[in-house]
Amino acid sequence: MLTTRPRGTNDILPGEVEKWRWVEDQFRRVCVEYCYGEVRTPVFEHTELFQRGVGDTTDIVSKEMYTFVDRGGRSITLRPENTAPAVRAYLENKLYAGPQPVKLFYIGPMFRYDRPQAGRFRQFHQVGAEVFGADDPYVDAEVVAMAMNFYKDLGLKNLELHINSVGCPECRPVLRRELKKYFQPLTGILCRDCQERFEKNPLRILDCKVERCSEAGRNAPTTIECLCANCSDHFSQFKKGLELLNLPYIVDRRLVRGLDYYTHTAFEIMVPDIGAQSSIGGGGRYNGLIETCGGPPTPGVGFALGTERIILTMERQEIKIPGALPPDVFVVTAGQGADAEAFKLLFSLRSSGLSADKDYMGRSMKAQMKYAGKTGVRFVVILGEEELANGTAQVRDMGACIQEAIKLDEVAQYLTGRGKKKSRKS
RNA sequence: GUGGGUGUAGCUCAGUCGGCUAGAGCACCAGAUUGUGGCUCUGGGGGCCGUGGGUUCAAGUCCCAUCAUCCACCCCA
Repeated sequence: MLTTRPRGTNDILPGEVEKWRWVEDQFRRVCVEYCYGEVRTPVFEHTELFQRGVGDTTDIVSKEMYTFVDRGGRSITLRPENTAPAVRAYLENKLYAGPQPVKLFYIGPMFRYDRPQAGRFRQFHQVGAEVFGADDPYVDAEVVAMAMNFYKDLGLKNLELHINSVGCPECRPVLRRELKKYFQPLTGILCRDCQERFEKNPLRILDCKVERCSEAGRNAPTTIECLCANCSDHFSQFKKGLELLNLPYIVDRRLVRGLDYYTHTAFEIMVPDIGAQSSIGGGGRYNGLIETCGGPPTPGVGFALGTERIILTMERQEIKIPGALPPDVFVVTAGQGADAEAFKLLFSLRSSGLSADKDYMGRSMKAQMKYAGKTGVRFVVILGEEELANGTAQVRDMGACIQEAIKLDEVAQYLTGRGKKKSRKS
């Protein structure tokens, strides 16, 4: 073999791809139900969009981006997420001039240069949604509800909805000050990463999984305690929205999302069945992002869900996904003389809307039958010299093991009539 | 970026203390009195034993490196 697929990428083959289509179709259906419009942005963007939008200090930008210089000398980056591109598209196409809010959804591949692991890839896929222009906490609740209903429609179980509020530019400095005050005497205990976090972003210490750090942070001031009146109000309205929709949630003060642009609401959906990468979706509010990207001050909320992790969860939870349909007809020839007629018949069956195939390997009739059996095809049409002579074909029902002679020019009609009770196999 | 596990046929794996032409099951292809699938039987194709070095009379087996892959840290979906 010349080469293999690049590390952390996957081929999605027939048999597997049906699951993907199923999941994505379900997502589209839910989005349409919620009146979101699909947007398709380029898979690559100018690097500065992510540097400024997502934030220079984040892990994604500082060490996980696929960045290259194109032939025109521009710095290009394969998108590591789709929120910043959606914002760019909103501004570039002046969607702010139309009716507000603007509700968008997207489906597609993302790229991050990470070390692959269970549920983590370098090219991975997300479905996501964004709302631009509305600050109403009920929109935060709507967005969460949309994700949760999508999961529910797929049949996922054991989901935990974690929520938090990370504050706004007004109250974040207060929290920062409080956290520094709290952790100051404890810096000796903290892990090396957290020593650094203490200086740069003490909020992230709460997120650390090293035991002595989480131990040290046990009585730390929470984001929620330091919220300004406005943020605090927004958060309780958000929770009320979830309660109105009967969505159970866990307030998780340790939930601090890694991207710089979040304000107010942050949420994450966890599932225990898929290994260490247990988050199958997350999102939040980003009221500063659109302005950062050069637009008018505009609030925004959204989420992204990982398609691979959703499918992995469905497999672990043994949720059945409709598979591919077996073909309707296979044309079998008996003897060399019938091949030309079989070829013509095949195409007339196809133009009648039947999924049909024939042998192209020059195989014996027995081998053709064997092959047809393996494909799970419902009907076999047999064409031999004898049939050619009297203008008929043998039509065999593979499930019932019965066959009868049908006039050659009536085969398509006969089969389309019988094909109606076709059912999906799962 | 860091740590650990694993690389033998298309797939799942055996292969002893280093010792003959490297095996099984499944899959694939072909046959079983010449026009009919599933079951059964018979046969066949297919292996640079991940790659490169080293030790040895001799390496799939031991050592080193490298690559890939899996899992975890980190981070996130």
